Amino acid sequence: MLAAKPAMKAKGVRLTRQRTILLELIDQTGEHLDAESLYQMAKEKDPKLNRVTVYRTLKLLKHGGLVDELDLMHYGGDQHYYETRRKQEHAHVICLRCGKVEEFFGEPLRKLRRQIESHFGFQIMLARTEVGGYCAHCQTLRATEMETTAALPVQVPRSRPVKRTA
Amino acid sequence: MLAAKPAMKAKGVRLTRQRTILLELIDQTGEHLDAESLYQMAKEKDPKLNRVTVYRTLKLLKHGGLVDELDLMHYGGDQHYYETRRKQEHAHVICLRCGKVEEFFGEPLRKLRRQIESHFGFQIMLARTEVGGYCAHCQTLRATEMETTAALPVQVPRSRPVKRTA
DNA sequence: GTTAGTGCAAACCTTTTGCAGCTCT
DNA sequence: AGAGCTGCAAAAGGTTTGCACTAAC
Repeated sequence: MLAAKPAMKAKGVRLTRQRTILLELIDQTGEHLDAESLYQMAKEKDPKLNRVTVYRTLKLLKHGGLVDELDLMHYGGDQHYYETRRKQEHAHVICLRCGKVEEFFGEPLRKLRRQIESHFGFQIMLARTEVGGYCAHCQTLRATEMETTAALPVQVPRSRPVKRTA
Repeated sequence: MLAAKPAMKAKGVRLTRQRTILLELIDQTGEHLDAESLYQMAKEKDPKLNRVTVYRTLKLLKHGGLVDELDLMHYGGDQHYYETRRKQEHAHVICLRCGKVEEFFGEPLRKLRRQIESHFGFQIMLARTEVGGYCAHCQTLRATEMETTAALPVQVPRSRPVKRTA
């Protein structure tokens, strides 16, 4: 991802102190960062760095095709997640019970892309496949939970996690 | 989608006047409705019907697996879109220039699903593939536009469409 | 008669904007 | 020097919540 530096310079984008910090964090941390986490991490390196700068930088990187935006099926809420764009396209597989995210690479994704391009004469710039369900581990746990709650009325889970006081 | 009525009853969900209106609208209108549009349409049938009820109903349908939630690559903003869940999984292909949405059905999607299930022992509940890029028509238009703007500095497009006065 | 669902107002979270001042190049 | 970037404060957009009242079963 530090490849982002030359990429940005080439576009006439200034490499500021703040952007350097953010770029390095994204590079090191890797997967599935949301703006707020990135902001918290960046603040430790530069307490003055503003949340707004994080959003602006992410937008810049997104439009420059250097990071991809995900939402992981809104498992954690309505925020977006970001990851360095890699050569290999992959799907995100997220467990709706434990939140674990797996990545899936494979031929079907490439084939899908090719078919869409030729079928519509479409020029693909970004693509994402997100899959939600239950991982092997949570499937068994859920079976147990179901017994307990089977008789209860429909439950629509709370949207945001209950706010915790410290 | 009117199949939703029995489906909901079976779960002990009450079929209220408001829900009937919303269900029928979703059924008739079909694809890619967002909450606000649905609300506007519903208000015409019942001016008292509240926006909140729309959100609550959509959430219910989503969790009941009767509608799927999309975001169409955030082309139109940060809202979500909804469509009746169909037997055939499909990908959404959206043009980032004109906003046109195409649907793609095909073997690679089914294969992808099967492979993910067997590879991780995962139980898939929902899946979505969204693809952004340029449709055949817009590709040519863009070529022209590019010439004009080639020399200009990097442009990050505005997030929300400029608010139009009437 | 219960219990779930509705409307209303207010809150909430995430993200964006306007603007004045700062800083890369 | 000067365009671009940042921080700050404020707003916006979309969505959710608490609560008292209403309506479906």
